[in-house]
Amino acid sequence: MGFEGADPGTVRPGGRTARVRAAVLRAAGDALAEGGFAHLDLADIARRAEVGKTTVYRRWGTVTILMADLLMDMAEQSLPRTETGSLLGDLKANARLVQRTLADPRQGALFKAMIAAATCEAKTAEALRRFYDIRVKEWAPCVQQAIDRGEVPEGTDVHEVIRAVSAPLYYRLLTSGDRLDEAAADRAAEAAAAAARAGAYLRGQEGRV
Amino acid sequence: MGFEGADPGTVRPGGRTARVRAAVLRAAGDALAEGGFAHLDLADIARRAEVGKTTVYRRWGTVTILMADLLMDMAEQSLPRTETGSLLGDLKANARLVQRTLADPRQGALFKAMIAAATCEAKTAEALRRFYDIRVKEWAPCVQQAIDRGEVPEGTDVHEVIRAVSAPLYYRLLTSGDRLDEAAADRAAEAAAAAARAGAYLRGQEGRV
DNA sequence: CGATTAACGAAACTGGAGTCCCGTTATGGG
DNA sequence: CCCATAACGGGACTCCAGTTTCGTTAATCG
Repeated sequence: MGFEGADPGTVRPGGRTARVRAAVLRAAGDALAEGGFAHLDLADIARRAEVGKTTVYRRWGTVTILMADLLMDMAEQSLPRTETGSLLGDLKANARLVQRTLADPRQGALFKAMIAAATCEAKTAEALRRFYDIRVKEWAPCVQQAIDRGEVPEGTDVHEVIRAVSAPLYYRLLTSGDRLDEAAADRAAEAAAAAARAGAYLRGQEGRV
Repeated sequence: MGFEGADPGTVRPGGRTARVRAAVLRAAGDALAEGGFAHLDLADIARRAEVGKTTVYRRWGTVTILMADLLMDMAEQSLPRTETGSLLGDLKANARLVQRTLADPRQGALFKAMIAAATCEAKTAEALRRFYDIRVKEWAPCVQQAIDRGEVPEGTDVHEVIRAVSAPLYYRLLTSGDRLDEAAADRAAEAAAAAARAGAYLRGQEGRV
């Protein structure tokens, strides 16, 4: 008697199963970028992926679970980080990378949809959190280097500085219709650098008023 | 022969029509706060509002249009702005207000849902944009006063400073599961103030690298 | 206060998203 | 290479969100 609790796709993950997963994730990305997260249904994704809709329902079940899987997949493809030797230079490189990603029609729509989906389902929210944790950890060392150089005060929360670069770009993407241009990216980097130098991201200041 | 193009609710807006609108918007807010924007259907809202579902479908038609209406309604209820005499004090007051709103279970869920809905429908996105434009314009004068006092350089984009206060709070709300506490609010205000003083929000610097 | 008709609401209807059944394909172990 | 069975896929089925129909209630105007 076999172990019936095993999820489909876990016992024979090679060959066809892997091809189906790749095709479905690809199709899901296309559909999300086009129609947004609301008018998304698994039957349509199955059609695009040229896969039986039964398969999609069996392996993923709901739109939000599929999106969590897609997010995991995206998290694995990490982009190389450049080093410029100054905090402002590094933060600008990061800001430009985020800005280019969000300004790209397909990617931008994809990220918007992901954030929307995360507001609806805990599973997806958790996947999104992990995705950004990975990205933030990748870039945090450049702030540590700035601390070592004496550019930024000791005790600065390095992760918070990286998040501060992305925050205004995402805020603009989500709450205004304005285009995300390079000026916005540079401004985000400059603001984060200036605030970090001024000691705005010091840890353990919670009690202070 | 009457004008057939008039939308329902526009010719006789008083009495029952107004009561129905209030009840439906109220119910929509409750439903959003509980279930999030994905598992939302108009039939359920009609039930909560003790109103015929036909009415809801006729007057709003889709979830996103209803949410746009709810957003308009929320935009009208504006909170009074306090003045403390210093840029940091004013920005902290603003940050605390935003933080309290987003940390509140009902309101926080509501805002998340609104942002999610705006990613799916242009109409809702436009309503959301207007909502934040109003809020930002309300608070911008405190930055202008800081410019007049010489705290912040001439030529600073006052709206951008206000947005910079909210951005990290919204970013945290949407991309991490962490609680929004007062420390986060204060840090957002301090960072925005420091960056503004350093001239990070000067207008017309687009060409600069 | 009475007539007009805007707006509401109950009930029947419809289409398609999501489920179930069962036959087919091809993976991975022996 | 072959077998057991994991995983896929077509097609029938179900169920409910959203629509249509038509009768009822009440807002506005004189």
